[in-house]
Amino acid sequence: MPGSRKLPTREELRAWREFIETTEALRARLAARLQRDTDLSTGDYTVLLQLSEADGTRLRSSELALAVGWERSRLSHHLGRMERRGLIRREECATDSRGAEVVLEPAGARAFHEATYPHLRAVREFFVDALTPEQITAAAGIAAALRTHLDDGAPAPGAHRTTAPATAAETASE
Amino acid sequence: MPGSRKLPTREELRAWREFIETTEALRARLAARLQRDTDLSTGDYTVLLQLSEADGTRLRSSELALAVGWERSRLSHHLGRMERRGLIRREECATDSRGAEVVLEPAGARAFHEATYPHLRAVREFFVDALTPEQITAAAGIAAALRTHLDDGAPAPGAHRTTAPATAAETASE
DNA sequence: CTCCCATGATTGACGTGTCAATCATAATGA
DNA sequence: TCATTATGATTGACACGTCAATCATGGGAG
Repeated sequence: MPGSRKLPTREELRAWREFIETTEALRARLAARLQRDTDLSTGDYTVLLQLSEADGTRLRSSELALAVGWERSRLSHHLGRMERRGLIRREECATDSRGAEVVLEPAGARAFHEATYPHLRAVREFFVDALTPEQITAAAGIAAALRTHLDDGAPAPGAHRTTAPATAAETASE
Repeated sequence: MPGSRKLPTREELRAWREFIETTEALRARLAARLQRDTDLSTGDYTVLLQLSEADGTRLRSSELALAVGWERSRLSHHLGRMERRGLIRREECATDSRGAEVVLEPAGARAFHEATYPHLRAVREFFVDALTPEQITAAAGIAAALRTHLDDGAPAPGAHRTTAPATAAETASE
């Protein structure tokens, strides 16, 4: 027999390329839109969202890392940039001297609130409006399947809260 | 009536988050795997794939940009890094003094051939094996729908060759 | 022929991500 | 108690991406 069948077929590969390239483009497009409308990056938005919903609009750095699913060093770098811009502030943690608490600054809260609506509109425009309801359901299923597969046998860098609720702020419900 | 219905519903938003975060994780995971196995980045791989299949294993810079769907400045930066590592070489173009031709170097060809099998195995492992055949088809359909939606009303940065054939090198056919 | 602008490509600045190393404090155990 | 290890977090180096600016050449319009 010719080469062992551990490689994708032509069709599978075509699907793969279309999928990965398109999701990449989607990500880039949404980031550009957010940048254009709000001077926040998608990373900023993610962080601010979590902080907005946290008790006292503050979180331990490690909890924040878990919530957004980032490596700690990535979060550190990002918080450094956000702190320089006055969006957040870092404080020492009372209960653990090693730890840090990330606190939402007024400027950060303001920027987040101004960004929410344009961002969600963009999500609707680029994702929701592009797909049929069935495709949206299928997309969620595909994502879940991929995630599961990634998670077992994974170095589990972000772990990630799989059961994230769609919160008030996320839906910008009136 | 309460706020105009231009925003995603809770469910749509949940699907969105799961989708975008998972595809991000998938991308990162595959990049890490390629890096681990081959000392090529996914960007390197993409460029080398196009060059490998080009006539004379060389391409005009602009054609390469079109083929991979990147902005020119991105390609310039990337080629600079690849050139430093001896994977490719840049030559002046005979027919247009402004233009540049990108030429595959032996080291680049070698690196690409060594990377092909591990990379495709990883695609199979992280994408193909994670999904049912129906899901793979659905994924392709979703990607196509998203791409179409992105393309109209787009600043069309990469344009992108939508009808890309799955070539011999891509499938690593024996 | 000469200006003007379009095109092909590069550059610099800066934000973003990853990896490995580091550092301080906490927790553990002999 | 004190050495050891684990944990929370930051840092530095470097690859990657985007944007705006730049630069040289090509190709008309007059």
